[in-house]
Amino acid sequence: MVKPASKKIKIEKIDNLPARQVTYSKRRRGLLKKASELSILCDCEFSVIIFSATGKLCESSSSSTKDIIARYQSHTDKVENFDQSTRELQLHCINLNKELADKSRVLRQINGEDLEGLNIDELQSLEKDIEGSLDRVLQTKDEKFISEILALEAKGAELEQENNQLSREVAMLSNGNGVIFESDISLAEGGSVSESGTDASSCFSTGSSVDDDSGADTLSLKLGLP
Amino acid sequence: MVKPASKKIKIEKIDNLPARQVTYSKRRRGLLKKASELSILCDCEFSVIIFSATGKLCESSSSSTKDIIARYQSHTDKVENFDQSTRELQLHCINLNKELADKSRVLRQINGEDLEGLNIDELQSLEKDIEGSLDRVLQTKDEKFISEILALEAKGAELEQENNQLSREVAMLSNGNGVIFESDISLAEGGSVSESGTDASSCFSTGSSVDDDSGADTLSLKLGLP
DNA sequence: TACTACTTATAAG
DNA sequence: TGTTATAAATAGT
Repeated sequence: MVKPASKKIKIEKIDNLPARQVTYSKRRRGLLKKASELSILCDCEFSVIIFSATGKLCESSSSSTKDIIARYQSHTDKVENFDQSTRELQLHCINLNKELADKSRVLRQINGEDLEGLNIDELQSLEKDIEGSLDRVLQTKDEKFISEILALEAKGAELEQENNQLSREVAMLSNGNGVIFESDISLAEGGSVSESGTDASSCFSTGSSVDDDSGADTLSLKLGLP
Repeated sequence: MVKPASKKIKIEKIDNLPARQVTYSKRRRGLLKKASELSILCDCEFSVIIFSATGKLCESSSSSTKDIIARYQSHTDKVENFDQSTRELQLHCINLNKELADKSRVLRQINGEDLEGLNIDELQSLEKDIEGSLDRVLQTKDEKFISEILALEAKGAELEQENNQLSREVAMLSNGNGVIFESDISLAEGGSVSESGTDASSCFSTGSSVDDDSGADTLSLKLGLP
């Protein structure tokens, strides 16, 4: 009696679901048996992890899967380094926190909080520090003012010179022609306003100072001086 | 011709080393092949990890061994929580760094660095802040001075009273006996020095102010005033 | 699950 | 490494 039993199959996904499930069960068992035999015969360790198509986990190991994985990771990954980097990260965080607490305290004290806890010596030291800070700020501010004033003076002198030149031209032209009087004025005054802008911090790039200070008095009024 | 080929073997460690190595190589290949076939036929994922007796690693997986391990661990361990906490730690660190950078910048500016980058408006605002800080520090310091002075005045008044009392007693006793003159003086002057200590911040606990200010002038010399 | 004809794996040389 | 007789695995029922 000829039974049409086993035939060679192609290694490709089995479409028939029940057949696939049967094959999965049979071959999985065979695989685990082979793995076990290998480990006994050849004195080696193994771990087999399988996830079925439905996501079900099947594992088999010569000892403990976790141990095998740990050993595997120590051979490949920088997992231990990862652990270490986490530890370093924690330390870094701790240091950052310390630093931050320190600076926050200083800032609070500068801001007038937490002053009660300081003794007179500490208060005097703090006072000295703050006075120094104030001095530096005032100095920087003064420098800014001066440089701005110088720039404005220079600009003023330049404009004045331009004015003089234009006036001369106007005078000369007035002798020949009749009326170009209005356009002359608008050029001399409107030009300086539109170029300087409204922001006091934007200094002029055109330099070269002039020792005429009548113009400087007028120009300094544009700044928000106290 | 009968070739004495394959025979059934017992599944136990192969003693003969070369034979064991050959078997290890052959069976290992067979095992991986079976695993691969299983994953294709049944649409599943697998990972096989083997450590030979000599510690050599051999791995084979349907996709990535690391991924399979991660998936395995997500089925068992709380490793993902660990990962998440690390991520949170990193975010925390980033936030701390931002905060720190911010406060460091403010402190640098208060300390007179980085001032060049500020415009006049910002400098004036900073100046105002620092003046406020200075005011608060000065006020706190003054309060400390005043409370210390009041405490010292009270102590002085107390001692003076004590002195008067003792003087009277001395006078009375002098009438009866002869000489207790020296011990009287040492009590009146030395007593206040030994009790106040050297630290200016240690205020007296004995309060109750007195309106005699000639003593205050003398006592304030003990503080480290500029 | 059990059977069995066939394929595949492999022990020994 | 390749060969081969045999053991083991397994596809289909």
